[in-house]
Amino acid sequence: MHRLKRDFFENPTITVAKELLGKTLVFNKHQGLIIETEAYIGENDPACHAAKGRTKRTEIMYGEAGYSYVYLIYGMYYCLNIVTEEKNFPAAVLVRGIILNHTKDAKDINGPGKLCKHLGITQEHNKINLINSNFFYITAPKKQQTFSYIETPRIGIKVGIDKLWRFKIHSFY
DNA sequence: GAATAGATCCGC
DNA sequence: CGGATCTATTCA
Repeated sequence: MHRLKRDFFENPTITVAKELLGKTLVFNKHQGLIIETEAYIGENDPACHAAKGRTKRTEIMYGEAGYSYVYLIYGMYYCLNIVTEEKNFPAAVLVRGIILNHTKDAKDINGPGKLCKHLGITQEHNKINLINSNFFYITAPKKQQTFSYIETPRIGIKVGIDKLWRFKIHSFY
């Protein structure tokens, strides 16, 4: 296993979203294999939080790649994103689903709200540098399992549904 | 200050 | 399909 570095996240967001599939998310004592992601790209993406420009909330998306972006949605659920691309270009990948593998029985978690709840991710974990943090980062296995994935419109949004920017592992070979 | 919509989930 | 529940943003 080796930790993903800044340059991994500096690539185009769609590339990063696809490449994150099959990687391992590490948070405290939890480890999960990422199986589902979504891309939110720039001010021209109407579904992106940064679509209306730079605000206090979206500022992190304009920052350097490899930082976490955590926000509260619908008053109840946190969503975990990872900032991508170069500085001053607002983009991020939403992590929607993982397979927990820290327990003996692998457990699927589908949905960003449930994911954060299970891992214990909250507002406190916003703007964390995943490149340096010693408890919150992404790793890649030396030999990654091969799999097929599907592309679909993003979930839960009313705009930008013409874009197939959701990526999900379909099956392992 | 008030109104509103929102990258969700669960139960009916 | 609607309710829970709160915050960022917009409008007055």
